[in-house]
Amino acid sequence: MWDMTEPRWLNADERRAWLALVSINTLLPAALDTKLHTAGKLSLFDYTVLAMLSEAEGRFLPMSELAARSSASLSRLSHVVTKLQKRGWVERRPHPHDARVTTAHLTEEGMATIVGLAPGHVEDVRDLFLDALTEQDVLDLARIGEKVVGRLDADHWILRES
Amino acid sequence: MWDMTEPRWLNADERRAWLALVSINTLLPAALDTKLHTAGKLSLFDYTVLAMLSEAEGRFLPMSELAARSSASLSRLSHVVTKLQKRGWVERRPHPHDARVTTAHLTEEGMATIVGLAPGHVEDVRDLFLDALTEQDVLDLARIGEKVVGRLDADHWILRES
DNA sequence: GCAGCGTGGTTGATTCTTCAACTAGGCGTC
DNA sequence: GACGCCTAGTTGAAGAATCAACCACGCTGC
Repeated sequence: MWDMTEPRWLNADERRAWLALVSINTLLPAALDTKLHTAGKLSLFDYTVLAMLSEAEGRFLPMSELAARSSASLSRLSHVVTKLQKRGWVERRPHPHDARVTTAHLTEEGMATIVGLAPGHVEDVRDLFLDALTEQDVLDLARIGEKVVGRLDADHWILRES
Repeated sequence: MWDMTEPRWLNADERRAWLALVSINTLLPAALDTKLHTAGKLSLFDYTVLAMLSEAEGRFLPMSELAARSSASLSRLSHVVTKLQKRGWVERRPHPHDARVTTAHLTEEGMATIVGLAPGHVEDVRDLFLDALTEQDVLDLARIGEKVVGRLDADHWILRES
């Protein structure tokens, strides 16, 4: 026997929050994607992958770790790394101590690409998103956002103790 | 001459808010997509389209209006409506007074589908998202979310006076 | 030392999305 | 009433995401 009671439909505020989130979800990446695509022929996800590598110690990461930091499946990442590799921005190398592991390394050109793109991208993020918010909003959003991420993935890397 | 000054990089809280939003953005739709796909072989976007039609007066909407309410391009919507049409959930009809307009109508089967899916979907939304939040969080998120949507698209339908 | 299981990663097919090009009808102006 | 422009929508091709199948390696227990 399953629960036959009437489902708890969303109340007005829950609906507002939900609809806003879904809308942001489609509008924001789309806007940043087109910005990045005109600036450098890459997607927001491509950019994120390069950014995560550029911030990593030694500018390389195992594929799994890179997947975690870009919230992507290993499969998706593997396809994208292949593409970035063809453009000369990333290299794959075998891990010295564990033959199962592949590490993705940011090349010099890859670094140059992201260094060139970063200022414009940060401006876009401010322009499309952060500039709409007060300091308190940013704080609230960080708090709420991390709660939601924690519910979706309790071990998510952004929640790791720093 | 363009602005040569150092870009304003994100501070710690801005970065937290931004990273959380990007993560939610990839994790939440993915989770709901797989839930909906196992429940009824449709994506979150398919569901949204059916839901918007089911809530519309007369259960039909012009393609452009439906596109606006699902935050999609007309092109994307057109492809999806073709797919939903093949499954018998939606019908296309010419608009009686403006021959340019096509209206998408929810069929009886389409209505039955969404009525069957809705309770589970609402449960999932609560489970994956709303249950992580307090009432105050929901209120804050609605406020902040609508600000962001307004910045991305000042005329967005969710901001229309009701 | 090898059988079995879990982990890390890749691949190819299918599905989805986007983009650019195009059809076609409405509206304004002269 | 015909020219140009705008709005509404469709289409096909190209690029991207997902899914399931798969390979290879490491670890554990025997």
